[in-house]
Amino acid sequence: MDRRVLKEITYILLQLIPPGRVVSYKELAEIIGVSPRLIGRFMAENEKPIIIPCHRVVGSDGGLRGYSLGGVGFKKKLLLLEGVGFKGDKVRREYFFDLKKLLLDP
DNA sequence: ATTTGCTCAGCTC
DNA sequence: GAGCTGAGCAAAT
Repeated sequence: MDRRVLKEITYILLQLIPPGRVVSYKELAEIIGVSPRLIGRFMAENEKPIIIPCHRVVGSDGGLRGYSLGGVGFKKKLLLLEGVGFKGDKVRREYFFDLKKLLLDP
């Protein structure tokens, strides 16, 4: 599979995440069939920051891993603004969006 | 809650 | 081709 295509697919899947919800790098990785680290790459390389809701992707433990513009501080701000609930520096479990289930359920 | 070890694409030399 | 670096993860402590 072409790397550029995988990137496109990743960005399209991001559009499906509702505001106020988040997804883990791992889940995206499993859906697309790549390693979680590659998802991180795609986010870091994103061409249209903000337009692509890359701030809705967090670690599997709910911790923010990074953000190109303004670092995790700004990322957390954005998520709070969207209504995502935090427990310390981690996103609460109940705010995780089960993207895999959405794609498999009819 | 923290630390440790493993992994893997991408970049550098 | 070898070695280092991270927008990761999971297991052990």
